[in-house]
Amino acid sequence: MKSIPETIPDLRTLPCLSVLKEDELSLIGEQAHVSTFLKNEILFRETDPLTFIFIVKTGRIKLFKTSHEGRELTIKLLGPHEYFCCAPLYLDGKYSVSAMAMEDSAVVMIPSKDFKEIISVSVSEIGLRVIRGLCSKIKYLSVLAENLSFKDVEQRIIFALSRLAEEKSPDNNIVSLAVSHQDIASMTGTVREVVSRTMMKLKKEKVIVDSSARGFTVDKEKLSRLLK
Amino acid sequence: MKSIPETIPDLRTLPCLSVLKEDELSLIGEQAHVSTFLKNEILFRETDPLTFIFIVKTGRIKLFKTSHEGRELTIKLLGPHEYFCCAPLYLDGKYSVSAMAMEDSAVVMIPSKDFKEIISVSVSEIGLRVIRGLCSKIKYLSVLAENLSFKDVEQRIIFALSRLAEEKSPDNNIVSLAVSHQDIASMTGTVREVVSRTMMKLKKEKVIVDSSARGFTVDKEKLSRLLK
DNA sequence: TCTCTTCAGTAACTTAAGTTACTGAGAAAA
DNA sequence: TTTTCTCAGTAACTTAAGTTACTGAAGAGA
Repeated sequence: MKSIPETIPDLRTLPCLSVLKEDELSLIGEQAHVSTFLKNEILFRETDPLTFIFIVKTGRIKLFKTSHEGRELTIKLLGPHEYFCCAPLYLDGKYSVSAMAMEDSAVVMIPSKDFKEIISVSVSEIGLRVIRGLCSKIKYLSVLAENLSFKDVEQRIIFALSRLAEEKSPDNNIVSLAVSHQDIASMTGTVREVVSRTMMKLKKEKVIVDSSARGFTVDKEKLSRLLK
Repeated sequence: MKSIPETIPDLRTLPCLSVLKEDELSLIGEQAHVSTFLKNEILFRETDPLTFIFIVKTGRIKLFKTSHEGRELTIKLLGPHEYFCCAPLYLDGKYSVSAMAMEDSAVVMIPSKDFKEIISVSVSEIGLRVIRGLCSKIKYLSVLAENLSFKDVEQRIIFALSRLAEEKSPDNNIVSLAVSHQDIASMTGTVREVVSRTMMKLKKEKVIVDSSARGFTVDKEKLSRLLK
């Protein structure tokens, strides 16, 4: 993992940076550096704090999530001139995916604060707000994909109920929801009958306190205890 | 479905529009109108051409995708002051999700070309490029989620192989890929053994022309014929 | 050349979850 | 009030796909 200077031509390959003027570009160029990673080397883990934006120069990088049981879901493969970690920049400051070199690769690394700085000064407030909105949508969708691939139906239902209850009433523990089994099935990617089966189980465990025709009542705390 | 004027206070509730000056805002305000939808009424279908950006005023709107077999995956529920269809604006011009009112709802509808116009003039070229990049990521992730929920492993593998082959070599029909079964498993959210099973089947059907230790060769055209 | 490691192939088995096919309850409509 | 919907509950069954547990082949490294 050695460093070389002269990163400006690589920065130019990014659509969003290509429109910068020469002097603006060299401002980030000075902070950026190229690192090389061997096949199977990890660039970062999903829980690491975000410190760099990456541009693939040569090679291929795999972005993936890891389940509790060690299973893996590849989110995207990146080839030359693709970049990543722009989205977490406007979220919680964690990478939120892991990255591994699929072959020996060279990568331009831009300190995330310099990248963010350039975006901040070049983009108006309204643009930044649109960007933030899109980033949280990206986060939302990658959690959805992760859940669909790693969790079983019961866990997905528990997750969906937790979120619904939290959205409806952040301050109360006992929350009534007016949602049909069919709706929950659609949110969790399953069918009505399986939801019915699972809800019965949760009712026996007193996680669902009460249920009638057009809704039911959950205990948020008990729900979150069941969340793996 | 009746119309009322005076939409400016509703537009203000959107973070990205709230920073606009009074006169800029009234420019879109004049074009926007409020429509009401009854419970279960469809606002639009995923294949419809994008014509409006929506802001929920009251009620709840469900965004969802529909599978070939008629199953449904809810992508997101939207409550008051949430908006949607910003992402397709910078993509293929289709809604890409369907929307249904979950209860009687009032919705502010902004003609998409007016919304896009405002964004275009208020956001610099660099901002727009970042936005376009994020939008295609959103598209990518929603296809991933859709595949995970609707398609069986065989279809997901066929899809992944098609995409890999297309990325590697858009112009040739017969393409060699240097990807392990484990990698494919990770891309499709399954395990190695199941990939092996499926690849054997595809080999018998002459869709996979050749395979050796570190890769295999696919027939793109035959692959896409199998894609449902 | 000879391990050692990694990846593919396969079979037998288990199980989660989808399917089919009902019944019944409660709300809304007539 | 009666009928008609819509939604929930349930049981029996089927099946796709995950698990376990091997064997063998091909490269990589010593």
